[in-house]
Order: sequence, then structure tokens, then C-alpha cells
Amino acid sequence: MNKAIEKEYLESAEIFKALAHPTRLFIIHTVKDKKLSVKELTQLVGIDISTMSKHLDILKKHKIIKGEKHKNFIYYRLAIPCVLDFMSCAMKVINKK
Amino acid sequence: MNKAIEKEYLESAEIFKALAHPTRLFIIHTVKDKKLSVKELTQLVGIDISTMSKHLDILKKHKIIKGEKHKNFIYYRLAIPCVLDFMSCAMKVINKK
DNA sequence: TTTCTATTTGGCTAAATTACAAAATAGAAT
DNA sequence: ATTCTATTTTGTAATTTAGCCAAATAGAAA
Repeated sequence: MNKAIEKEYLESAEIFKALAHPTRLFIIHTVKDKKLSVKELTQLVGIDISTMSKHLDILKKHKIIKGEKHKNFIYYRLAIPCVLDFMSCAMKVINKK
Repeated sequence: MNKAIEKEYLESAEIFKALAHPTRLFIIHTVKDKKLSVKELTQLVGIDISTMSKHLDILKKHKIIKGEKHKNFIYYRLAIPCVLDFMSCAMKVINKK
């Protein structure tokens, strides 16, 4: 496999990795239509806030979500809506749902 | 987060995990339009055949590819074409390509 | 049946990921 | 300036993952 192509697949894999966690998928679905702070998301999921902060950081780094600061809070929103399309398609094919 | 919903996200995350590896993404792109055996795929990527076998197994288990046996060989093909759509969409948004 | 060839499985090690707790920052409110 | 509140960072332990090698299967070919 040539180097340039290999690099492409490596980069794409990073996106999938960033999405490959239940909490992060929950975040994506949840910030689809409402902006939420780290603390609010933490309470919804029921994990340590430091863990949530890291999950958000992973999604942010890969530009899957974007955060806006308002006063003390950072509100997140989904930046790649097509993630949701893919998920519903994949689930249809795989689970016949 | 309620148990049923949590389970849904856990299952979806499994799909993303299965896709989250450069070799597995290469496989998906490669078996999109031609059927290939384990050995052929191994040679294209340049890894140990046992490693390739395991990658294929992961994709098979999650019903992302399907394998058909012909004589000694197992030929694989892509079962969820929408993966490719998502990848091109995600790359557009994220890399501005 | 014996031999070949393709594929899978098991063992092992190195690297990556996840979670929590505690400490550090950042900035708003008092 | 001090205190609160939200968020991030650091440290660490537990779990998972990826890779190679060697051994085991499966079945076609001889």
C-alpha cells in the first residue's frame, strides 16, 4: 500500500476512533439539537466530569463538535451532521431496524 | 442515561470500533468493487496473514463485509455501502477536501 | 491417503484507551 | 482581592487492541 494512501486511511481511522465510544455517540446525538455544557452532559451520562471533559476534547480535536464559550460555560454543538445519517444507515443494515 | 439507550450506544460504538483501523478501512474500499481473498488482501497491505485474518473477522462479525467460499478461497465483499458515503462526507467537512 | 495451500486460532508482548481522583486553571461573582 | 464554579490536566491502574510467530484446521489436488 503506498504511503500517501496509507496516510489517508490512517487519518480516516482517527475519525472513526473518535466516534467509537458510547459516551461520545451519546454526546453527538445530544448536542444535535441543543447546546449543552460539560457539566450538563456529565449529569446526563453519570460519569466523572474529568472523563467527560476528555471525551469532549477528543471530539473537538477531530472537529466533530464545536464549543462556544458563554460566561463560565462552554456550549457544544455537532459540526458533522452526516455522522447521524451514517449511524441510522449502518444500524438499518446491520440490525435490520 | 437509561439502560436501553445506553445499550444502543454501546452497540453503535462497536460498529465504529470495527471501522476504526486503517487496514480495515483499506479492506472496505478495496472490496467495494472487486472480490478478494485473504491472501490477496494480505499482499496488498503487506502485513502478516494472521493479522489480516483477524481484521477480516472483526469486519465479518459486525456484518460490515460478507465472505463467500469458492474452492479454497474466501472472497470478501462490502455489505454496507453507506460507510463510504459517510467517509467522504466526514472528510469533506473535517479536511475541507 | 498424503500433500499442498488458504485460512484461522492461540500465545505473547507492546502500545493505546478508559476511568476515577486529585490538583491546577480560568474566569465570573461577591 | 477572595471566593465560587466550570473545566482541564496529571497520575495511575485496569482493560483492550494490534502485531507477529507458531500451531491447528479445512479442504482441494495429487
